[in-house]
Amino acid sequence: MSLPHAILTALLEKPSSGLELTRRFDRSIGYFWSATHQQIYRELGKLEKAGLIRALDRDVPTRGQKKEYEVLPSGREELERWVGVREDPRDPRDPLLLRLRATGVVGVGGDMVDELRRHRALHQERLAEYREFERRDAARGNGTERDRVHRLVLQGGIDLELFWVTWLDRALADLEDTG
Amino acid sequence: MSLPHAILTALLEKPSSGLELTRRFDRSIGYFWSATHQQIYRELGKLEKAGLIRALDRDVPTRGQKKEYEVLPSGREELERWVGVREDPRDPRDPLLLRLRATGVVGVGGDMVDELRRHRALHQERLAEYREFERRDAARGNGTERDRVHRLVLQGGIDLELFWVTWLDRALADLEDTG
DNA sequence: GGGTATTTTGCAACTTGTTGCATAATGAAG
DNA sequence: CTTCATTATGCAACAAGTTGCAAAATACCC
Repeated sequence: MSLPHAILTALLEKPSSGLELTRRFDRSIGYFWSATHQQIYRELGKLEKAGLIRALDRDVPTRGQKKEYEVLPSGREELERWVGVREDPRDPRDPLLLRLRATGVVGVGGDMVDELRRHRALHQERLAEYREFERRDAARGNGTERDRVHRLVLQGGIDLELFWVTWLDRALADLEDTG
Repeated sequence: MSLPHAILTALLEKPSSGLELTRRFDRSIGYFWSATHQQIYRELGKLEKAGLIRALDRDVPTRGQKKEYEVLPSGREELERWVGVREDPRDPRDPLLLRLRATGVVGVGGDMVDELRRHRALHQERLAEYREFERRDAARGNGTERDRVHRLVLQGGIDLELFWVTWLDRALADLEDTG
């Protein structure tokens, strides 16, 4: 039940159409919680029907027409309720760890070492990207609570990528040693 | 498409019934990829129909009767194929990061600080649990490739929990400072 | 102004994951 | 020998996420 709330957050930050939301997801919230445009349109429909958001420019019910949404008071209340909810952390659900574990029974091919190297490179790239965001954020203001929270979340992303790079280095050193 | 392969891995390590698998998931693979018993039974059915596993003790088609499964050669081949697949890392999909971000628009209540503290405690517990596994593994053998790979995966779990504890400390320090 | 590409919204079908409940065997208690 | 908890398997309905495609508006090109 996180996607609708991610959308409410994004719409509160700035009212948008479905496609705009999709694009914004691709370069911010989506780093932590990705969503396809179909998911987003479906959720927008549900949120509108539930009276949590509404379309500006009413009377544009047709396809192909841009439709901007804004959050209604009840939507904001729902978001406030949601941030107060207690929810335990979930499993990481990362297929790479599973695949590595599977090599315990079918053997570590050179393929897996290549794959770990490839992942290392991807995480390194993502890390560089985050650091670029960080650099830009530092230049801009940092007074508001919103800025501070964004910086914390970004820091989380950075630390997470650092975890991956470090662990993958360890794993590669181990596997290349005797594998 | 990871659950069936997680099941194949577990069954190769040791043939089991559905319920045994569920229990084994709860205390090993499930830390990284959890699954309910219903998911597992459904997948076992599919895997059997696809000819990748088979039930020992044939002729026990009734409910309430224990049914043990083992992996067939084609199942092993499928698992070998899968470990060789290239698959990019996915987003972390952690609701806590989203909820924290949402506080950027609806405000950080003391509730969120409590929630971060609670998560910190949970990750700390999980970390202690992993370290206990590590201690036990170190005592046992460590020669086989399987042991080494298991140790790497466990190390990943430990490092991941360390990331959380460290990041949560940072976030708490920041929020308690001025929040 | 007719064709072609782009933007924007959306449907339908499928897979994966969750929740609640039903059913059968088994063993222990009284 | 019946009742009750436990073990074990499973169905059904739903929610969330994915994939492929369709269709309406708009803009641009010749």
